[in-house]
Amino acid sequence: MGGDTCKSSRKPRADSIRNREKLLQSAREVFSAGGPEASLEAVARTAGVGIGTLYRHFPTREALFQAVYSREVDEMVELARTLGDKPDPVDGLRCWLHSAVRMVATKRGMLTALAPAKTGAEEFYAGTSARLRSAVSELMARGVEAGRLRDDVTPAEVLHAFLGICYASNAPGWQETASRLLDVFVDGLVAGEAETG
Amino acid sequence: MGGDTCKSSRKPRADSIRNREKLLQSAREVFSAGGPEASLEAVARTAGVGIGTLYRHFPTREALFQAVYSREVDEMVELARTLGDKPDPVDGLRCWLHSAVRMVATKRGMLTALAPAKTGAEEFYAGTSARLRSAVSELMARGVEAGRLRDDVTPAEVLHAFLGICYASNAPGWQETASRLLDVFVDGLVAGEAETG
DNA sequence: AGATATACGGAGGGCGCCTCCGTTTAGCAA
DNA sequence: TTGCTAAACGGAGGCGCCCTCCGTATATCT
Repeated sequence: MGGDTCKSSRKPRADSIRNREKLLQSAREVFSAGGPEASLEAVARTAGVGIGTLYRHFPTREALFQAVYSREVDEMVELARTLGDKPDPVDGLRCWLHSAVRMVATKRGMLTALAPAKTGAEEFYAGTSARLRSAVSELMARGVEAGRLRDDVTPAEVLHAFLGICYASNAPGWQETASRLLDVFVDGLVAGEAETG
Repeated sequence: MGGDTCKSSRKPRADSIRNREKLLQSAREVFSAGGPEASLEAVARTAGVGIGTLYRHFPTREALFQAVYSREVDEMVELARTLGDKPDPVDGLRCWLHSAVRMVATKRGMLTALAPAKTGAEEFYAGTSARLRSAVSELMARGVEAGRLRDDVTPAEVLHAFLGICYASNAPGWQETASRLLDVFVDGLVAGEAETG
């Protein structure tokens, strides 16, 4: 995807790199504001480059999404690392989910488009999902080891529930609702262990 | 919405009714197949009417969605009624959610477009949400009365979680995952009562 | 500086959105 | 039945967006 096949006899051109960066930044803005349906020509316009340049760098709308999305995921992963220091593992998970809700809140429009993963993107999303999953995995592992969390629900599934609950609603106050529902969900993760253990 | 302001000096024209019906049916097909982005001109074409006719009956894409959606909701409500006969109330709720997952499965493309409710549609979705909510409400009420379910989570919130978990993924096998996660969620509803009660 | 690979920009063909209006037709009255 | 008229029909047309293609400009290397 990020094809840097080092057969380069030449250095990549400076303007190319610059434009790519400008496009990514504009895309982030435009998608956040206008939703995932926003005009790609608007993105190019905002970035101050021709539409052709946009398409050379990102041949499809998906490709552009992916590039932007990738950065967002990095932030979520970083967050998980930070929260790994919490003393109570269950609390750590709870906190991550709450913070993640807040993060999603600012990038709403984008995420809406991402979850119903489009054709061919599966691999990419598998990749980023893996990154997120391992982040959640760390958080959960401690809880499972401590016998505080049931062990028959995978991090992927937790992530699934998280995403779902997050973008199920646009109504004002959805964040609070989402947080509460995630708490209930985490309760389920704890209680299940108690029942089966 | 179904504006029958009976100021009719005349009977509504037969072809009008016929076309409206054809459009609804085609819309259901086309959206199911091609997703919610599908061309409205395709809908008109499929229905065998002019594009102008489509727009007269449904001035916006939203309006068309709503008309189709309304029928879907009716089916879900009906289902809740049927399941109200289950002996164990918690089981009833669980079953409804499972069945609802199956129902959603067949109309996937449509629902994807619906949850991020568009501008101005709030009232409509409030209306249909209310219908769904009262359906879930009935199912839950019995559980709460029997002391099997905690009472601090509203039917609306359960619905929220349901929708979210349902359309959080497109991957093959998502139905099974969704069902399991909903089970966990229901576990949380039960366990929470045990903990706080 | 000159050569050339590399990137740029935007014109252009196609398609879908939506409006507008001339044409057709169903319902009603004589 | 016949004629009238409101109501519905259909699609042309203007607009914006999608994406490709190719002539032009320029950064890098010799």
